[in-house]
Amino acid sequence: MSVRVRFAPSPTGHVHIGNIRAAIFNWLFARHCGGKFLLRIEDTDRERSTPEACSSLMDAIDWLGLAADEPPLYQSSRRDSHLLAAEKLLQQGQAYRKPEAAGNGPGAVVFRIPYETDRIPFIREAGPAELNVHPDEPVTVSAEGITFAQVSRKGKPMPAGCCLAGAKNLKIFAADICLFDLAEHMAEITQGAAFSLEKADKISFLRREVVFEDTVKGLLAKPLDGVKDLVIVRSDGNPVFHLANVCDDAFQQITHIIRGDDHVENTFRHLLLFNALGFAAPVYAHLPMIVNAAGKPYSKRDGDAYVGDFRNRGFCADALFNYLSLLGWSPGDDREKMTRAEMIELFTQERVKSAAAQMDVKKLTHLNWMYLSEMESGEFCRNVWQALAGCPWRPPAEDDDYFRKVCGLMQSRANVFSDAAEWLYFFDENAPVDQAALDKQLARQGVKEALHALARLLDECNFSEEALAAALRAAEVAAGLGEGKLNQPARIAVTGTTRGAGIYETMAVMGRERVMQRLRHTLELTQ
RNA sequence: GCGCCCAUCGUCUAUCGGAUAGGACACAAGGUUUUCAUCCUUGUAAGCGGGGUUCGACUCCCCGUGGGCGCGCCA
Repeated sequence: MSVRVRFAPSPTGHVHIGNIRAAIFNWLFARHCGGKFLLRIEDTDRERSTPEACSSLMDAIDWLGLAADEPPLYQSSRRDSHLLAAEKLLQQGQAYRKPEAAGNGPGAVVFRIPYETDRIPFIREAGPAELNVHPDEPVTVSAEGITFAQVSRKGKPMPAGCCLAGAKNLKIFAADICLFDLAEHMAEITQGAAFSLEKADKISFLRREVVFEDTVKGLLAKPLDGVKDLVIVRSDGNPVFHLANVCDDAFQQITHIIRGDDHVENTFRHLLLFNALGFAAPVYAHLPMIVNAAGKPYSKRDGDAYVGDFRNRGFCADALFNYLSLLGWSPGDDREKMTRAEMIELFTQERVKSAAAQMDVKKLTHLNWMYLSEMESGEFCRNVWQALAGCPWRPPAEDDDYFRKVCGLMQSRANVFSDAAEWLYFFDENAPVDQAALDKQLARQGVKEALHALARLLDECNFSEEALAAALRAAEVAAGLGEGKLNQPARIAVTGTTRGAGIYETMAVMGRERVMQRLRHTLELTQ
């Protein structure tokens, strides 16, 4: 069977890097196996799902090049099918209706964790179990499960309970006298009878557990006495996530579910749902979380954890993709910067780690710098132009020859596209000046004279790099300065900053008019 | 409270019982350079603690500790 995986976000708010990393891993796995990568929009939460969130989600997916192999499936369009599945479970006795508290209207539909598990291969017996219960609270037993109170460390009753299946062969004791034996009352309970036992102090049962092999976390087990029956259709008639999720994974014929490990606990119940619905269960792989610089999980409140933010901050999609792929995964050798083809070839779920990874923006920035410096110059220009959209100033035009030259000169120095905001001096004669640095340079013996001499020499200069260098040398000689001593003063006088590309190249790119204007302006102000 | 999961330099990671625990980012020092960036050298820096198993443990097991997740008619 060919591999089919999916990314199934819910369109509430912006897409989080943790989510998109899950998408990346799914995508890589699908490509690695020659399988299909699908997209499913889980928009069943009508109150929180918005069209804006949907389009921002699509933007992020497009931007990162995570194209799906089939049209996206909107979960809300499958509502009837979900309800049909619930109806089927109801008819088969694998689900029941919870009575509505107010007594009006049909109650929520609840999936019953199956009591008979002989035919369910992923459930195994884990041996007999005993639990002390608090005698002040009754132990109740019905087809909907059992409830009781555990004894806290301080001797207080703590409410607890589980599905009926969690307590196979349940016996309830008071002072070692058996008050109730589930085996004797099974028929009545199936008919709807409920029991309440007072003053019990101990229960015993056969513990069973759900077991599955997670591709990244290994063998995972969960005792059924830690599981409750789960609502699959709300009393308002809407299907719940668990039902919709399982139905749609079956509908889309998903073979592998790769998702965040916050879903591990759901998996035990989803496995049961797949089984009850008659579907083969997919293979599961749970990805470790990505945490923020404080080592805490990213919450919706972390303003810098959205995919769009990284784009706005000037990161390129390939660099972010590459960086995110390295969070919780590595190819096994020392490779870090990889092409997509390499990542696809090397990606296996077995190499995914199971410990949480912390996001390091500095390392991302470094990777981004590498991507930017290797980028085709036209593409670099286009991106810089876009990054400048939010800037108060803009170069004349994206395809402007001068703008392209500036980009070419500065490309290797850019960490992120938005670093271009500091290139203002190329475009605006009134760009800000680092006054302290300027004063410091001009205070040096002979510098002012040299700059005046330079201004005169530049009148005769053809503005090639060689000629500019020669002019600077000549001005130094005329003012009695050592070789190279005029470079920094000239840079500040012309660009207003102490840093940038080589000053000869910079002046050559800027050209006579801009350089002379800026230089004369500086000299006038410092008479 | 109960259940499940996780644990190597500050950070991301390599190591699938066997040599001085390797790489990258960051940081520090030095060199190159026309400032900055680059580039080159070098350096600081790690197996959470305690028990086992073993000739040998970062690696396997147990107990602690710390962290995360889950325990909804949210997804």
